[in-house]
Amino acid sequence: MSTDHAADTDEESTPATLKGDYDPDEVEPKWQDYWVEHDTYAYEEPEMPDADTQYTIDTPPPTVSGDLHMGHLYQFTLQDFVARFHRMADDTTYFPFGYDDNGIASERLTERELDIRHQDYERHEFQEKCREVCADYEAAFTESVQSLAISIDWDNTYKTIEPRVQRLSQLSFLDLYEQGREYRQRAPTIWCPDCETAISQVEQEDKEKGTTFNDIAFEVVEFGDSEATPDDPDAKGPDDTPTFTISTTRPELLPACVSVFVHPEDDANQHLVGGTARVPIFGQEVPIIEDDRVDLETGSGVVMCCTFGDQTDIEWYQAHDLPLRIAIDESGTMTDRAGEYEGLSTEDAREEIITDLDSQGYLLESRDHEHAVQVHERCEHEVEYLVTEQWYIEMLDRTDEYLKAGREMDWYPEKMFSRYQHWIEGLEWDWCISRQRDSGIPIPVWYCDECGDTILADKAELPVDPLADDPPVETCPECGGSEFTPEEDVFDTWATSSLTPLINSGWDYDADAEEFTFDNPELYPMNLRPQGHDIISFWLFHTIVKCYEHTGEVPFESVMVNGMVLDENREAMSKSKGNVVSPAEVLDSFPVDAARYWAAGTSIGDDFPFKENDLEAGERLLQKLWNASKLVDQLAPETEPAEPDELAAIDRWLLASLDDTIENITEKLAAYEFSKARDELRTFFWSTFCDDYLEIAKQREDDSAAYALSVAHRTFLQLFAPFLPHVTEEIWQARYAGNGDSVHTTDWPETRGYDADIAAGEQAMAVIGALRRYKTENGLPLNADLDRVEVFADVAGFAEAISGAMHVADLVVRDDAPEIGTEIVDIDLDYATIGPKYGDQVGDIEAAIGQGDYEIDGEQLHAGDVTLEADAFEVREEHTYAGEGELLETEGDLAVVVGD
RNA sequence: GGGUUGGUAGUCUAGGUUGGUUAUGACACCUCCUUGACAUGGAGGAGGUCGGCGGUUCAAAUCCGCCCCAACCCA
Repeated sequence: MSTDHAADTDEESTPATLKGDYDPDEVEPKWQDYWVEHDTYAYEEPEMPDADTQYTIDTPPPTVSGDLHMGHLYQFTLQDFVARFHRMADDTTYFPFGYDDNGIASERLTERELDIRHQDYERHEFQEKCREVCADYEAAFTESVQSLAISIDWDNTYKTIEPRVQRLSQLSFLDLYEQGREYRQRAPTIWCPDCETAISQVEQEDKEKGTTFNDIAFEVVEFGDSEATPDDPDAKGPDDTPTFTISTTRPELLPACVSVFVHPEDDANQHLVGGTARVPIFGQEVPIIEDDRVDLETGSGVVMCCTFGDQTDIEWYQAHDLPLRIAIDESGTMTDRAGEYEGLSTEDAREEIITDLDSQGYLLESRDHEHAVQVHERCEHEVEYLVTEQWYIEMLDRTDEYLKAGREMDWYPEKMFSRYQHWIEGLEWDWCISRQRDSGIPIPVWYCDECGDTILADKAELPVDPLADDPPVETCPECGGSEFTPEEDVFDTWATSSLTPLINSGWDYDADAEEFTFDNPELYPMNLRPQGHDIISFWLFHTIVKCYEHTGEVPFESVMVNGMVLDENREAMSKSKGNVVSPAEVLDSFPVDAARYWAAGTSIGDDFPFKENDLEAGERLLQKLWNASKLVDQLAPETEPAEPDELAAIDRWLLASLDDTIENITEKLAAYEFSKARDELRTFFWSTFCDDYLEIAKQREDDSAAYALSVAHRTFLQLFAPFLPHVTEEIWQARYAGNGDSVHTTDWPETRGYDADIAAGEQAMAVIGALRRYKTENGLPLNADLDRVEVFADVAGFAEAISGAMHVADLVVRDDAPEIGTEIVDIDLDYATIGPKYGDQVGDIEAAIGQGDYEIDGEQLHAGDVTLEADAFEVREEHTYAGEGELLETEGDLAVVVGD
């Protein structure tokens, strides 16, 4: 996709001209290189920091896990519309870029790319390999992003694994710890046995999986109700004891079974409650307890609780103070709890246990079953719930504050706030931030071997690696012990990527002043956070939490939420469906500007289908813009003409309409309404400027027209610049930029305050429309000469415009009424007026008119029992013309007569 | 199961918060036209009653209720 243009210097590359056809293949790479080389997008650090004159964007750094996809192209392009618009409209724009390369995703990428396993390497060796693989991907990614003309300030980039960011992550940890917002706890955690690390709630996802549902007989040791007898005397175990049935998909958890639960409303099994049961094969005796969390819909209604099979097990374990029986270890292998099954994987153990249950008579039935299991989103392995020691950030106690913080931001679209709200309202766990991985940012603590006290790193020394560096103290401040154990765990990716507003604005700790500072305080809080709607719940949420806790401020003024890119049939793109479209393919056939035109067709927040139609429409717009520019250049070669003393009516009309357009486009871009801005601009340019105005202007040759043409054309290039950066730059450089200044650093157009007789202009356009229709209907070319046209309407100063554009030799504007006969064909009622006034009489009025049972008396209309005033109805008439020539009907009260 | 969003001509889409009667535009389709740049152009035309049912109202794509379908988020 991206080729090396470094060899092209300014001198060698083709200078911008307005000759021939527009060739995006040649033009686009030329300007991409130019912009990067000339630092066109550099943030101009102000001497007097002022948050009001700069626009700052906090770009979520993409995970380094592979190639650029359409989602990237789409998201980056939307961000770029905002960046380019504000770079022109405000003083300067801060548009940085980062790579998220410290997470499990990049480790997985490295393993895939090099075909290795992280377990086979020393931590530092593996980290090195990750850095190398990521560096290659990042270089390619940068080139791709530059080839999309994303106006990032390439002097302001970062990697989440770089020392500066490591320092910041560790500072963040220390700050929250000192604020009492963090704790370390041994508790059940969500665990990926494949990655061998704890993961957080948000990193797991549902996956439908085929499995078997096994009905297993549990022997009753003691009934809760001593009077009770088995309901089903045939339900007997191998030793002829009474039994009940447990249905489970995971018999390998039998050794971890600590109790059995019955629903309080489950009458059929009430006699069991309070008794005990024996777990088959493993033999442990477990209590039978009542709890309303039992799902009566599936299975037998009696469930076993194991430590731990799912989150309900954890809840029961905590609520009923149950013992802990660990049967599965950190790698997903059975422990000695599992007796003869020790050392088997959970899958193998499951198979063998089912076989043994069957041979011992405990397996009643085994049937195929589809159900949703929780898997780790990065590797798709089923998660386990293990009791491990982890670091947590406390969140549940402050959800109200975080909700309030979210409310302080402007959400585009507004409806996306509810996702944030619902996520917070449904929060059940504090945030587990420690991970047992090789390639992350180390948690900067040591533990005293003597008393277990936590020793924090010194803020001035950060970043530190406890495995390599010594703790900041010789002896433990608590107990005086001198032996320490380094923390081996690293941070969750999100613990770092939730700090991007702080990374971007240079947050740091000043050891001398003993306070946190910003290198660029004017950047924080940032103006905009662009964000996919799929990650509002974790990335955005975590960022708000972190930044809010560190600074007491909400990190963003606004959030712009984008949807997902779908295929042409509005289905999600996926490799398995084979419907993935890559940016490389698209840009092989279309200019980058055309792809940007497509992206601008989005309504922010909605999912967005790939549409080849829009790319083609975009390509045609580029050509149109180019061709119109050539014509303007012919008609108005002077690029900065002085404004004539008197502007022709038609020119004033164009510039007044342009004022309206500037105002509307500015409003819409400021509100992230890209699609509306794009379509209105395109329509005004194409229909009004090219089809109407240019056709008139090219029949004229005067200063007034030349002035209007030049001003309008210059304005169009600027208004189109955020959407179509290449073609506008090519034309701008060819025509307006004497000193090579980019169109992208010019000031956004402002309205010029032109007044025009809008009504007369519309009348004139209607006359032209009527004459075009006349020519079309009579098979005449549009430039066919007309001898004589009479216009019965007020077209003020537009007569010349009409006769010029329509090639009328003799145009007569008359203020008298034409010699016409009039016949009333219908009465149009103004319902907005008569509705509220006459209510259910409206039906009678309509009926009377329908039957012709009405009378027009001067200004009034009598229909049925009602008299309507002039403002309540309109008479539709048909005209017959008695004079010379042919009468053309047009809208309203205007008439045009074409002579022979 | 809960929540969110959407369902408008062949396809995509505007409008919907302020209910008012020829429902916007684009692509595709049909007819005609080489206009001082553009046939990747221009002029014109045909095509929908706004997911379904019911309600409120003189009047509903627009408000209310129920249902159906789809996507996403959370269980």
